[in-house]
Amino acid sequence: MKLMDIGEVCERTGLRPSALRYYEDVGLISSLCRSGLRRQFAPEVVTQLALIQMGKSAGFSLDEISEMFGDNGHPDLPREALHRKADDLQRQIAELKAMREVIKHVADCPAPTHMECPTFRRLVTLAARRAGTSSRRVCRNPAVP
Amino acid sequence: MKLMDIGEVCERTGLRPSALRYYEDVGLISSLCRSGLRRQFAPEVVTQLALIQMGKSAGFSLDEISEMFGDNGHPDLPREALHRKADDLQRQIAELKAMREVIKHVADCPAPTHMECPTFRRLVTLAARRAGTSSRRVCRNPAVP
DNA sequence: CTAGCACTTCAAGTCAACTTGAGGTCAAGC
DNA sequence: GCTTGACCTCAAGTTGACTTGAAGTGCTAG
Repeated sequence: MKLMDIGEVCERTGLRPSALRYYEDVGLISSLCRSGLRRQFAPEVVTQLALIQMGKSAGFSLDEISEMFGDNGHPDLPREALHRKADDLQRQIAELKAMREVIKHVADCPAPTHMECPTFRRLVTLAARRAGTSSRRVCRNPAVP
Repeated sequence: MKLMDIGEVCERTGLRPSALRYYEDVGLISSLCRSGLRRQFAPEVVTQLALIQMGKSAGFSLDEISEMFGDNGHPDLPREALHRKADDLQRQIAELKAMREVIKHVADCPAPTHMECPTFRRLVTLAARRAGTSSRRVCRNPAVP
């Protein structure tokens, strides 16, 4: 496999050209060279972008992602900090599981208002107790125009 | 327990007054009445806010949250849609687990650049395959000034 | 009576992560 | 030579979820 135009990278990753240019701007990825004006990307940029997309979906900012995986796969961060990130993720996984239970309950519980249902209140209060520690936010459902 | 000033709700939830006013503006919560100018909140608003914070940390937008839990704990959404949300969450949980594995690997793998490490590449490609079905996008972390 | 404090409104500002738009470049094909 | 299409740059706009700031209100305590 050889160098790729931006358009081909877009096809392989589902990202828009503007996003790739933006990522290059902020130093998350880089193009190897230009052919005329056109950026030429190495094939491994596709893997890097997969990683970036994973990181985003886990709620990391682009800054955090570049700290963790650098431009060439070197983390800027010491082991310890990375382990902390992994622990954060673990907590977040627990929160999401709790949220999933709440949603399932809401879907099936026949109580007139959930605030009156003791199961509901228990789920929420338990989860709230756990959630107090972490404040990560994950965004979902992109605006795909 | 009786009605609460906005300040007390803030203390109990860790949110700022401006956030609560904003939530009221967009219809996520409501105050029962005013005492003079001051909003008076019912105690159950604290539970509602816990739920909202969970929803946010799971990556739902305020709009989605109000669809799911309404202002009075009635979902606007049919059962089926709620189950779909729960399934989405399940997928997202899987992605977060994959991300956690990648981060742990990055923390411990001694390879000079991760792009050359086969374990790393396997983890990312596997995860990317799974993530292909759901398309998410970044949100920033909360503004905590 | 006045000071202080916790609240109020409303408009404008902020932030990350892009997107959009206007105007330009370049190689290929007719 | 001219058009087409894919790319380029750069500045400005968009979105969601708030925050900030200025100017005002209303109860309580001294």
